[in-house]
Amino acid sequence: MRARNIKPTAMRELVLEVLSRQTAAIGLPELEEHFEKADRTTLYRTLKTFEEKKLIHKIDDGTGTVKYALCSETCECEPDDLHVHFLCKKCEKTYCLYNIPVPTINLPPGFQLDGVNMVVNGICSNCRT
Amino acid sequence: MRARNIKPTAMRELVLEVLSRQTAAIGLPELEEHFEKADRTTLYRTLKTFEEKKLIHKIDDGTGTVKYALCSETCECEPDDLHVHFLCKKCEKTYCLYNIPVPTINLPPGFQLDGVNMVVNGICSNCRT
DNA sequence: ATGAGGGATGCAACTGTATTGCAAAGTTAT
DNA sequence: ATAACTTTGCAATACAGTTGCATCCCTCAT
Repeated sequence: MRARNIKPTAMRELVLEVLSRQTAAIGLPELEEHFEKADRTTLYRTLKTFEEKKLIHKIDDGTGTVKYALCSETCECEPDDLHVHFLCKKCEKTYCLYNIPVPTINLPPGFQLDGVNMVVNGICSNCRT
Repeated sequence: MRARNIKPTAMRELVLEVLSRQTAAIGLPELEEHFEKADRTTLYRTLKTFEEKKLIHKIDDGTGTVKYALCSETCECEPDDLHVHFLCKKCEKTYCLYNIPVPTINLPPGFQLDGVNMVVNGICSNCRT
C-alpha cells in the first residue's frame, strides 16, 4: 500500500484500515467518529496526504461534506481513471461505481480538460428493496 | 419570466436581473456584492425560491460555494434537461455548457436515477489565450 | 550515544458558507 | 379597515474546513 510513497505511521495505518473497510465513501466528520482519541486535524491532514499521493480520491457529492474513497491500485486520477459516483438520497451514502467510467466529453474549442466530477443521485439498490 | 409561478417582488426582479447579466454561474457571496442594501438572508431565500420553481439551477462545483445559473426556458431540471458545467481553475468561474447534455449513464440493476451533477474542470478558453 | 533537523500530531482558534428563529414590514382579499 | 399570509431584515447559530503554533517522535550524521 505504501507503493504510494507515504510514510506509514500508526495513525495512517489505522485510517487506511478504516477506509478499506468502508463500502461507501466517507467524510471527515464521519471518519472522526471512528476514532476516540485522534484529533480532527490529524485526520484532516492524513486524508489530504492520502489524496495528494493518490491513495484516495475526493468526491464532492453536494451534501456539504466532501467524501473520500480508496483509489484502485493503478489509479493516477487522470481523466481516464475516473469513474461515476452515486449518491443515494435516502441513505445519504455515496458509492463509487468503479466499473462505470466517466464518459468522454467534447469541450468547446479552446477549453482544456483536466478532471471531471460526476455524481449521479437517486435511490440505491439497497434502499429500493 | 413569471411563467414559473413566482410572485414578482422588487427584490426578486433585481436579483433576476443580476442573474441574467451573468456570463458565469454566481454564488450567494458574490451575489451579495451586487447589493448594498439587501440582506444575505433575503438573497439566500430568493435563490432558494427560484431554484424550487426551476427558474435557476444549482451547481456544486466543489469550490465550497454553491453557484446558480438560469435555466433554459423549457427546463424542468429532469435528467434529460441537464447539461455539463465547466469550472476554470484559473479564473475560478463556472460556466454552463448549455449545448453539451449530460451523457446517459447505465446504472447497475436496482439503482434509480433521479439527477446528475457533472462538472468538468480545466482551463477555459479565455484564460488560455 | 547524542543532538540537530524534519515530519507528524494535537490543541486552539478562526474562516466562510449555509441556515434558522423571530419580529417587522408589506401585500392581498374580504 | 382588518385579518391572513408572504416577504424582508436582523441576529444568532451550525458546521465543515482550515491554519498557527507548540510539542512529540523518528531518523540520521556526528
